[in-house]
Amino acid sequence: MPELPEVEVTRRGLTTLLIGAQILQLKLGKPLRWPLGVACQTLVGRRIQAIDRRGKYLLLRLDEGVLLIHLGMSGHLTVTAEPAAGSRHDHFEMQTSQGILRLHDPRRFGAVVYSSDLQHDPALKLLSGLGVEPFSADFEPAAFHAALKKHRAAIKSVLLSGKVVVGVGNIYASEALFAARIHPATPAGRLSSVRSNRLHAAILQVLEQAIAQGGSSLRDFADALGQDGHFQLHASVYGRAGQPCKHCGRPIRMMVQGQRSTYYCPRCQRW
DNA sequence: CTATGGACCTGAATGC
DNA sequence: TGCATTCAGGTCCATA
Repeated sequence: MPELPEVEVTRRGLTTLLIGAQILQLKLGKPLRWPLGVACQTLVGRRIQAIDRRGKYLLLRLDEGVLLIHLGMSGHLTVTAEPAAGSRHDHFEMQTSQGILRLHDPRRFGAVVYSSDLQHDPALKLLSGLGVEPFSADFEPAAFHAALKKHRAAIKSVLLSGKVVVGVGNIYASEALFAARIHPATPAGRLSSVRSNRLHAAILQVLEQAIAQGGSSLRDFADALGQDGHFQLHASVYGRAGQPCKHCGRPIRMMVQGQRSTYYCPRCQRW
C-alpha cells in the first residue's frame, strides 16, 4: 500500500490526530528493518510537534529529536483509542495522550528510527541521496530533464530509484509512463525535452490523483478502529497484463525490469 | 560514479 | 487436501 500518496494521506491523518500529543509509553514487537536507536524510556514525556514527510519517510518531530517511520512494503499506521487486541504483526506501538499509534507490518520491511538530530546517523544516511520532492518547487521540468540526462538506465528503473524524484513507486512508475506515452525501457538520458516535460506533468498528475483518491481512506484512518481503506486504484496499466489498453484496445504487456514488474502498452508507449 | 542483483520477511495466490 | 513455488506497494548494500 505505501507509495507516496498513501504515506501522504497517512501523514495528514496523523497530523490531525497527534499534533501536541505527549508520548506515554512505547512498545516494540519483532525487530523491524533497523533498531529504534534509543531506549523507549527516553522518549516518554516528549511531545509530537509536527509530522512531515520526505519521500516515503514520515518524520515525527518531537520537542527533542525526530522519529523517522517508513512503512516498507506492508506497513500500515493507525491511531486508536483502545489498547486493542494486539495482532502478531503489530511491531511498534506508541501510547500517547491523544491515542495509540500502531504500526502493523507483516513483512517488517518498515522501520521506526529515532534520531536526536537529523544531521546524525543513521537518519542522515537514510535521507541523504533522495531525489527532489515531487510537490516542491524544485521539481521543475528543465531541472528534471537535466537530471534524467545523467542516467543511462531505463526510465522506469530511474523513476523507481528515487534518485531524481522521490515517491514514484512501482505502480505509479508504470502509470506515469503510460500517461506520458513513454516506453518504460527507454534510456532515461535519451528522452527529448518534450517527452521529459510530458513525463514530469504525468508524475504530478498521477500522484495528485492518487492522493485525492486516498482521501477516501483518510476517513477510515481516522476511524477508531483504523480499518483498512481499500481505496481503489483504477490503474490504466498496472496489474492489467493481457487486458485491453484503455486507449487503443491492444493487450497490456508485463515485463520485468530490475526484478520488478512493469506494465505498459506496446502501442501507445514508444521509445 | 552508475548499474545490477541479492537480501531482508511474511502471506496470499497459484501450480502440481 | 497438501506441499512447493511464485509474487507482492521498498530500498539498502555489496559487487562489477
